[in-house]
Amino acid sequence: MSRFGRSGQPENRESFSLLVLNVSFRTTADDLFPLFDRYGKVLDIYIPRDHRTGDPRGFAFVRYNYEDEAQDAIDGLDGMRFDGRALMVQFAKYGPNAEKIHRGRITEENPKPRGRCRSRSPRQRYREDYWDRDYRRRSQSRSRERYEQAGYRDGDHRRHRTHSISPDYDRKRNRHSGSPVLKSPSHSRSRSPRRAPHEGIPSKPRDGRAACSGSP
DNA sequence: GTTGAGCGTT
Repeated sequence: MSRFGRSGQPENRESFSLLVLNVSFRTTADDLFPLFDRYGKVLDIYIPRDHRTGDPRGFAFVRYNYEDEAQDAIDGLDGMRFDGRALMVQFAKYGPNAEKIHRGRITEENPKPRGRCRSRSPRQRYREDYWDRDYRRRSQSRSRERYEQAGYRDGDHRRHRTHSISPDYDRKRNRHSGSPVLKSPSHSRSRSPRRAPHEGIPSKPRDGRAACSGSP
């Protein structure tokens, strides 16, 4: 119990790390410092970032010198709204399970995944939405007719659209027709009204989610 | 442009 919340180097340092979740993506360590510094002396604040994009992952680590300060910070900052989001402050843990920390060493008895998907890419939902809308749209052959009427023909339709058709055009159509206008999604819609169940359309997000679970 | 369960580096 006493070891709970210990830092990664309990033998050398008796510092306590706090894990701050629900941190805004724009929040930086400098912004969190004054908040946590009020409850105690903050040794250091670290915010993991993505190695690829460099964007913050949405959580931060705050190190205190004493557990009392850390606990106080949790009691005071946990649930507090910061940048429009409620901060979740709790003791940080090293490795898959801090409880398995043995004399500063982490013993892994359960190498199996945590059952969570490490990829924080809800952006796929956008694509999913696109698919959904596109799929439904393609179900209706009317869309194809509109393409021909608008002058969509060969693969040049994109260039054509960029030069000839202006957003105002779509807007007008949208307002007139009342149906959502066809913007320009990443995947160029083929002239074939039928969807191609092969390449071009990856498996449904369902599979992706199942893969995330790892265990059926 | 966006996103949101979670656990980390110099």
